[in-house]
Amino acid sequence: MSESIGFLLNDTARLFRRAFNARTRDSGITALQWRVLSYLSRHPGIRQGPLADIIEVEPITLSRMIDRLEEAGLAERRADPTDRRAWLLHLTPLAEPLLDDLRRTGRAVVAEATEGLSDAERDELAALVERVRANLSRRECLKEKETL
Amino acid sequence: MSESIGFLLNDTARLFRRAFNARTRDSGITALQWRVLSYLSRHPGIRQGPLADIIEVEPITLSRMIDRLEEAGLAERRADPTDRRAWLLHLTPLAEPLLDDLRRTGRAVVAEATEGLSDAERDELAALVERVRANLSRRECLKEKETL
DNA sequence: CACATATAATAGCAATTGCTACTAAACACA
DNA sequence: TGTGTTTAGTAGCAATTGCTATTATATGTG
Repeated sequence: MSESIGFLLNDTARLFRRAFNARTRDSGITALQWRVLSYLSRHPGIRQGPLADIIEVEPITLSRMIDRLEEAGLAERRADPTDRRAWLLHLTPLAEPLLDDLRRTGRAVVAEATEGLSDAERDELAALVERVRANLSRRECLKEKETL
Repeated sequence: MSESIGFLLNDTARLFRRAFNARTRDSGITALQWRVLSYLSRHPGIRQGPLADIIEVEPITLSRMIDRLEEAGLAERRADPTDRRAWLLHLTPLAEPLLDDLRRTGRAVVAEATEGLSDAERDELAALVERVRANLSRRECLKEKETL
């Protein structure tokens, strides 16, 4: 009579976001915004569409997240010289010190969350969740093809 | 250079919700609403506050979810004879056939998500995520006490 | 009893998200 | 070149969420 793994994952993810947001309320950065900043710091110059795919939100949702990050002076859109419809996303220098803080916070939350798990168990957890994510991600793609 | 378990859990949970919502778009029931219905079917008569705690949302959020379920004729508030501030939550008979459908959908989504995992791996996954959830949940409680 | 404090639920507001429809630009191909 | 299709991104709208403040009721204490 245990709960479904779907409920369990959703609850846990919500608690993760809540723990993170509670620690970063001052900076006004949410868990999802941080995700974008973190990705951009490692892969500058990506377009909006592919980044929306990567973080698994709708393109319009990412578009408005970038609006807010631009307003906050943390990110910027640069024209793509090869395609006038597209924007290339970059961080501003202002984002770097903030990212350092956020990384520390992220590590702290993960440390809390995985307290009592051995290194092997953490690896096992990540591997299993990744397989579930891949299953659901693949399904999504198949569904899109079906509708063609 | 792997991604944090926090990001991974959030992505996977979002994909779960998306897969579920895509299959139930006709019925207009979301993954979180289903969660409420499912809990009420097994534990009728709970108050709003405790149920909000259980599904880990704010009380006001649950209150408005119940508003919608009442409008849809699926749930109802009954006065608590021992406390005139409180409501006791119940499902209506209308909810039962819907719940059967939703359970089938839920099982199908979980089957997709855990495709390729052995029974032992599914148990292991659930056990590990549950430990993470418990860590974060416990922390939440501690934090509330700190603020007193 | 009087009065302070705590609790259950809700209203107002602002922020975020996604669905749908749309614009502009690129591409395909006769 | 012309024309139809696809792609990148965005605006409008409705729905949902959480923070803060508020109402009504319950409980504790002198």
